[in-house]
Amino acid sequence: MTTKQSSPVLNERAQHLLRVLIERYIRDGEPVGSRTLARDAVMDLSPATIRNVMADLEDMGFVKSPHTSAGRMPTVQGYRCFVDSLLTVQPLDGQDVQRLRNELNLDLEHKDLVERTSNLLSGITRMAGVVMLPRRKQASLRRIDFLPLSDNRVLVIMVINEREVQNRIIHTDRKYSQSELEMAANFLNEQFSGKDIAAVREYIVADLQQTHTDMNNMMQAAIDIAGQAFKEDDQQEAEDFVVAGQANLMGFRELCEVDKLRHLFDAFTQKREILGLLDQCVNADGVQIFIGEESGYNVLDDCSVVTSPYSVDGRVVGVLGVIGPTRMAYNRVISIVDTTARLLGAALNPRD
Amino acid sequence: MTTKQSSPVLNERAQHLLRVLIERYIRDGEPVGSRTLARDAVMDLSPATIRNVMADLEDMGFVKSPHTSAGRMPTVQGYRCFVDSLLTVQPLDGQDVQRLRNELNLDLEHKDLVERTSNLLSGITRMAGVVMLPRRKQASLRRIDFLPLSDNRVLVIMVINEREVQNRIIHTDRKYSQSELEMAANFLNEQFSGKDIAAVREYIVADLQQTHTDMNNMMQAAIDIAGQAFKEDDQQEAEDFVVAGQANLMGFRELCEVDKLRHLFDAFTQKREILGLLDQCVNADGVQIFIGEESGYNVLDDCSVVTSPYSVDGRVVGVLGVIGPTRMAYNRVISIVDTTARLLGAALNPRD
DNA sequence: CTTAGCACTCTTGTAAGATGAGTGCCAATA
DNA sequence: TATTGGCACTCATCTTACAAGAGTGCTAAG
Repeated sequence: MTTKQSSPVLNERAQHLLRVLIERYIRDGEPVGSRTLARDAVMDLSPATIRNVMADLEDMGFVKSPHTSAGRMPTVQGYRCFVDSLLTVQPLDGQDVQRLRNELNLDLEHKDLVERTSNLLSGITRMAGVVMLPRRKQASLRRIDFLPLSDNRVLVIMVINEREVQNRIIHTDRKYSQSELEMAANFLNEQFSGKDIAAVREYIVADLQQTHTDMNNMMQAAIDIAGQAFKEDDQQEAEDFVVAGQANLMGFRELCEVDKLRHLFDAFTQKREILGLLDQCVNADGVQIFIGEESGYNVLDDCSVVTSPYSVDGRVVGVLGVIGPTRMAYNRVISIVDTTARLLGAALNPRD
Repeated sequence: MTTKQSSPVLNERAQHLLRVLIERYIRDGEPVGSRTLARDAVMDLSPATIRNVMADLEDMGFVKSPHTSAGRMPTVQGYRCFVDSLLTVQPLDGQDVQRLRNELNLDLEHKDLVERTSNLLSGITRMAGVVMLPRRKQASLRRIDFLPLSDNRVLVIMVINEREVQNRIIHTDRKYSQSELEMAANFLNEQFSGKDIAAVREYIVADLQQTHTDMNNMMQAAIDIAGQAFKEDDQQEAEDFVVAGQANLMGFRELCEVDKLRHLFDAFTQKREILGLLDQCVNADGVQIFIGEESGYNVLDDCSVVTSPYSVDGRVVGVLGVIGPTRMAYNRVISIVDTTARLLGAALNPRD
């Protein structure tokens, strides 16, 4: 028995070799053999020596071969080590930063901004981009308006938190005239403008339950309608997140089996699993990386996911990220995700 | 030489065989041989006879074999003939109709309705659904509102044609107060409510160009802001159409080559070609079918597209359809597309 | 006009070698 | 003791060969 420690501690040389191996594997996606590695790592070692090191790395679980006489490729643990300590994050290409800046600096509604961000992520990385819709924990009512339609229906328009407009059609139990609705809106605006939506809803629900004898007709009408308008406001929360560039994933050898792809794409449409993963990242500090099975979702077994929360006013409101093959250029992707998260946060900032 | 006519006129028997062949091919997607066909067509003919007929059909271009000793499969021309004259359209399954009715009968904004329709199409057919956004040729302004934001920015909310809400942020050259904006909105609403948007825009542009000395301040402000608000209103037209269920296409053997799929998916994201095709269908009378290369777009070479325009108030406002492999169950799909088009039209109807 | 029969073609599947890349291990070396 | 060259071995991949099966085309007979 040698003095080699059984705990996976790598000496300098092994680390360097692991790093070169992974970089090479990321580049061309084929198991790399000892001869190639000897050439790539400029350490002036013979293939045989490399082979010895590789045997050790394999023992420790950092690399594996698909079969006895192929080169080595990184395991999940190998990638993990690489990402955690071997990686030198590449600063973002100036051109890309510019592009991000430009495209995220437009005045757009949240939904549009999110869509654009997702597109940018996928465009720059050539993989799939995902962006959670910003959840607005603190949503203050800026203004509410009513418009009568036919058949006792009313169009409700609510402006929330500046810039975010939400509208829905509600059914009322009787017909309201234009002026009646206007007065109701005025009342609500005076009463609740600037207030938190949750608080408003609470107040209204409470009011609906008591017999409000102490109100005049107008106020009563306003509350009645508002009761409808604020009911299960979380409908839109179902929209959850936006994917872009899924098709890019078809370009990768390792994901090419139609069956895998199909499952992956199904996951994108069903959204449940992806959303679960994103939710986990809300509380992370910065960029977070899930490699292969680490995500815990089978569909993503051959994928890695790089995410980052983004925040408005120092408060995390969502998560964005990139999904691609395990063999992705982490050094680039990390900074792309990071920067994008910052810029999206800034773009969402109310500014007033 | 026989008396066989050279123009592709099929006798009853040939027609029947072609039909059975295609139905069979649609069912299991494999070239069908003479033996199978003899069994399937209940005409009590020997395989040898069938072979003779097949030879004729092949001469006339209705069927082909992938190689000498495989069965026959339909050509584009074969499908065309099938669709045009051999097909018995299957009335829509009652359950499906119910589902369509239910899901399209909700009060939703146009965009949401279109998305839902696309999902329904893909869900019921298990192929890809596409729905063009309804173009509102005749769009009358129902109401306009302004909300001040910071930095000389103003949130504009326009309600168009009942139920359709559009909002955007504009930059103004000076700061407007809340009350100023309210007055401007009032003015515009009084002046233009119910008018056609194109007309409104025209009026405003004309007004902006003359020095409007004859206006008071308030009216002038209103026109200035409105000039911004109505500028290039067609921005949203870029949204063009909504696809759903693309992933379904991966399930079909004939589209399984990753390369084909990739191109197809790219077409869905770039949208240009698909949109071109849909545009062609706007003027069609009812359901229209493009088989394989007939569409004229290479990406769709192995696909068929079944479309139908949908209309509101007897006026065509958009097109919807289904994209799937050439080998699709036309008899089902046709009625699905047809019914969906009608129901979507009805759902979009303003009703007031 | 229809049919049976037969030769022919072409795909699919399997097995057997040949090739080449790469490893593991051992003995020699610095 | 760490490194290296050498050699046998393994395994995937490619090619070739062969057999089986499905289906056709053609011809001659009913």
